[in-house]
Amino acid sequence: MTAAIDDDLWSAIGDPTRRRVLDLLLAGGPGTATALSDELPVTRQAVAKHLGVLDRVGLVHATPAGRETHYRIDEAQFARAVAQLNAVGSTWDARLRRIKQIAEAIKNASEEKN
Amino acid sequence: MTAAIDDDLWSAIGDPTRRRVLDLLLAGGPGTATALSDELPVTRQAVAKHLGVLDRVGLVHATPAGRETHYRIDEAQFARAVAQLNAVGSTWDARLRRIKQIAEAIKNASEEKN
DNA sequence: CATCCTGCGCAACCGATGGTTGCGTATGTG
DNA sequence: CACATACGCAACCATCGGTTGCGCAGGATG
Repeated sequence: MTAAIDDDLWSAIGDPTRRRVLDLLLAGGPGTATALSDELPVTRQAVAKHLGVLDRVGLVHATPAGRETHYRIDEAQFARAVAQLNAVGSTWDARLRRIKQIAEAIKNASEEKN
Repeated sequence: MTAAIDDDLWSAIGDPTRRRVLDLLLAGGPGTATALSDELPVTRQAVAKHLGVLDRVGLVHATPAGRETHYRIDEAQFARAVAQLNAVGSTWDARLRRIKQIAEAIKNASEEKN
């Protein structure tokens, strides 16, 4: 089984800037688009686009408040994303271990032949 | 701490096709570029480019053999990537739990006020 | 040896995307 | 009212994943 993960979710958290946006939201609670851009090396516009993407996959939720727009993490969806991350991680972990075992076996066999 | 992960490594495994290439290499041992493209919905050229990227970050190693070029996984580097994956996963896991705790606390406090 | 086939690399091109700048607009604040 | 600020929209650019179309080198086969 090829670990049928949700490519949309994955690619949402695949972008480094987006990961940092999520980090900031996780660390400092909800924030406006411009506030977040202050702490990032990119423009407000870029952050806004990223928030749009994150909103579209449901990782984040927008709340208009006067002339500002607050964003907060959707914990449930975020938990799902983290779960997929961990799933891939452990799958690859397992395969790595198996490969190492096989490599060992081959090595031993060839040493016996010598 | 913003989980200073290696963006190059991450974005290398961030691409879905690249993840599948790695999956194939993990499952079937080393393979040529064209053989891999047979099992993927993309062209040999695309696979070749991906293998180039993976090679550049050291996740994969090329071995010319006659008119073919075999690619095999670099287990050490791959292990590092997996480790980073898991690290981010558990970091986010921890933050999620903390946020949920805080949310609970706030909820309780507001209920006391009512 | 001549020929053919196959696996690869290089180059041009295309669409999506992360990023920028610039502008218009709406909401607060002196 | 006038000014500042937070936002959205649009145009534009570079990069990247992907394709097609070559040309070339390395083996098989007559």
